[in-house]
Amino acid sequence: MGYDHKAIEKKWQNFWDEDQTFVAPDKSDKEKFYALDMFPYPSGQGLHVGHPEGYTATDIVSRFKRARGFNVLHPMGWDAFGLPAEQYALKTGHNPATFTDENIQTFKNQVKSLGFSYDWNREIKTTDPSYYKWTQWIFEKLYEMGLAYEDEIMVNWAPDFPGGGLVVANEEVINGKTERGGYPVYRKPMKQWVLRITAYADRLIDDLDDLDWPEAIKEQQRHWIGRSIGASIRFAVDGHDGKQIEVFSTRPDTLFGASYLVLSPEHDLVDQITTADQKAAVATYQEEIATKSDLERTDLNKDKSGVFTGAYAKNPVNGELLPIWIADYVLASYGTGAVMGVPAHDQRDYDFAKKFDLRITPVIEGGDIDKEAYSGEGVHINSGFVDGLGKQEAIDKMIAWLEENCAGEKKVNYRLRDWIFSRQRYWGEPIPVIHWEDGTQTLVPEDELPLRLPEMTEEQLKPSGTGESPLANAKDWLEVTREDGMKGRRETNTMPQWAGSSWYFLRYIDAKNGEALADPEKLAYWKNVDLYVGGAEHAVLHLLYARFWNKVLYDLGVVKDKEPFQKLVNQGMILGANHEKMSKSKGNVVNPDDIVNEYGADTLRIYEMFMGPLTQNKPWSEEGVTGSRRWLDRVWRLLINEDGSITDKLTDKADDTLKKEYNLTVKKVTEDLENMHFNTAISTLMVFVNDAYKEDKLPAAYMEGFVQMLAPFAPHLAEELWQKLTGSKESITYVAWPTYDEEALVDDTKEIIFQVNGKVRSKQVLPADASQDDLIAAAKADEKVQKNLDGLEIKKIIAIPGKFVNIVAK
RNA sequence: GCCCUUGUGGCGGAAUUGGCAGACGCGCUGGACUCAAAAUCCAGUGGUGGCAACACCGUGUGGGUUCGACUCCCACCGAGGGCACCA
Repeated sequence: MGYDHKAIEKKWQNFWDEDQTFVAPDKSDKEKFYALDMFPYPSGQGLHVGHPEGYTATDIVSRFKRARGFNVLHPMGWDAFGLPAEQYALKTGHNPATFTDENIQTFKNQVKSLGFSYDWNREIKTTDPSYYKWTQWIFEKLYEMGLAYEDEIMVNWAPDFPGGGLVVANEEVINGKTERGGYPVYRKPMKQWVLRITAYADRLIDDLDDLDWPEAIKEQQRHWIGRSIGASIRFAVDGHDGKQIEVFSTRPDTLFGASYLVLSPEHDLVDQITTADQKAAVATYQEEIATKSDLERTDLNKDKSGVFTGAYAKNPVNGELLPIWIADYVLASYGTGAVMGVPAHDQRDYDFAKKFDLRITPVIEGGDIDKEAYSGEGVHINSGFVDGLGKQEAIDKMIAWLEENCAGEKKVNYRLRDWIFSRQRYWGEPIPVIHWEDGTQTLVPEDELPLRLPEMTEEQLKPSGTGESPLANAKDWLEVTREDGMKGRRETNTMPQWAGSSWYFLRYIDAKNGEALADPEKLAYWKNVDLYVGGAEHAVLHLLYARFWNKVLYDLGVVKDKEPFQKLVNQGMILGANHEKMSKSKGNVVNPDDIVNEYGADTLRIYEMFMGPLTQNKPWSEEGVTGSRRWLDRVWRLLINEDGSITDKLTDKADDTLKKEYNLTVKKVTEDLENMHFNTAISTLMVFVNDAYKEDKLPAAYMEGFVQMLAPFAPHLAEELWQKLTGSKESITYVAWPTYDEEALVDDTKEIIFQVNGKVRSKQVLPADASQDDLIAAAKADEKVQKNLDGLEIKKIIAIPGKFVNIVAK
């Protein structure tokens, strides 16, 4: 009877369910550990081999931590709102809720078949009204704090998006197209709900420093927030009393070198200041720009363009009149939508000035302005009171001057925009706001939450045609009347998918609480997430939004940690056997169900962890899978006879058999687990099994320790072997992790390497405590070393006890 | 263009602080078992030359530091990801 993965995996999955092995108590003297996976969107396609990679990693860590005496919170749930369900519903006439729940069931069965140690009592789904009640509650808090507001703003409008168009956030626009579906995006003013994430910009940047996250992700977030420090400078418009143009500049010290101003074509002042004879040219240019997509304005447009408005502004520092231009290289959405042109020291300004023959005055020494702009360091010239100063001194002095003369001040500017929070969709959390006929608006009272989505017929789900969400079709739900007879209309926009995923990690802490988002005592015990594993594709969107909401909840006193995820690890992608991203069209997709069926969950887990470092992309290999299975078979046969009995090689006698090998294995596997180096941990276990195969007798204690170390990786097999080996009726889960004896690792002798001129020429086994002189003497006496030294004169000898001797000779 | 990551046998990958490059697995080769095959067990396996001892070459390329470099420094090339007229 060989290793029967089907019987064993079923047996232990049932055992864990009935035994409630992985239920995490909310009160415990043990130290807590919170290991979290990014919860999946339960798509109709089911699980992909990429999913179990991260899940296996957190599962291994969770099981390891349990054995090390931690109380481990390891939950799973479903990010279940989202467009595919709504689109599917539209196509088939099915209710998105029913369809979503079916998908969740499929996902759950698949996830369970892999033997992950989740505490299923804490399962959540974002589409559950008892969950989104609290998503709506957080929105109401944001509203009360002035962090949620409605604004007529330039939005990214994707009119071709299936279902009648969609507004998307800046973060969801990639190269002028929607992140999902790739529909073209146009700038259009529309009324939208917006969250004031920019109010948290500084904290979102500064608090990154203390997080144990991959540097690349931190960099991406810093760059996304894009903090730059400079000054606001105000230029009076000549001949227009009181009208000012405000520009932002990181180099206010170059103000003496300004030779023109540029407004973005969409800037409010353009129409007011343009002179009569320039009106036509300006209007033509504006029209031209308005029809251009972002893509055309950036990627495709390498040539500077612009039009003079006919107006002039006064340079506050020297009274010079500077022509005011408009140009598309100045973006309305960044800074104040206006810049001062300092062509001598900014390449973009330089290109513009060259093209339109504008003055180029150097104000910093260095470079050659006949060729290009000079942005290097240098002493200021032609700059009045900052002449002779270096960069920082000049900046400080200029800002002081601007502040004294009311012409500007120090300013911090961000690339980050506020978060557009409304979606013209049915399948999302309703925004709990009522618009009354007198023009006022109120929140849905807290005790009436959750504001549930109405049941919709197939007909109602179709686009409203107005760009509004299909909820506008649900008349009964839409229209409300107050006690005083005032009529109102509910907000028809819903929240984006990011809403539910911005706080789900907190709900796991107290998943069924009807009175609060989570119980304060439980929040205080579990605190933030110790380990968060997921794909790098969430580097800015999800991780930035979740950090923002966590900080808001921190300010409200709900959570005690200012950051939600202490350690973040991005798993790499699992590529197809051809080293390309798995996709249906390439025909290289592997379904985890097939692997579990044929080889077992333990094999899949071992293989995915053995493929290479967790964080790197790795190609799938069918041969690799069979290799992993073969190894598990080999482990089984080491301990179990053909008839299912335990091998009689086992012995309780304590001699030195495998002593050193075992202790080394415990040390290395333990260290590797702490560092999440799963591939090398498995190879260490393989080496131990290879060593064990060479022995006639197997010390029982070592074999038990080995099975314990195998348990996080291949839990079903390990449980079965543990039961056979020890007769225990308990799960191996909470058996204390094996320890090693440092003394067993100490050798009496060491193999010493002898080098001549850095090349290994010989080796000798010497006493471990041999001194430097002993080593040198042994090296000099070595036959091969002597041969290689023949005819040479020894110049220098480097010897490190316990390691090597290098003789340098000429 | 800028930022981040990365480059090691036929393949996936290992190598603690600068100290034996290639652990472990796959594949391949040979042996044992078998009537035979599969499975399993054992052994070998970076390249070139040599019967061999051994020698030389070898971690993307070129240089540098060092007794010694996959590891540190400089320049370049390739791959992956992110951002892109950000004032």
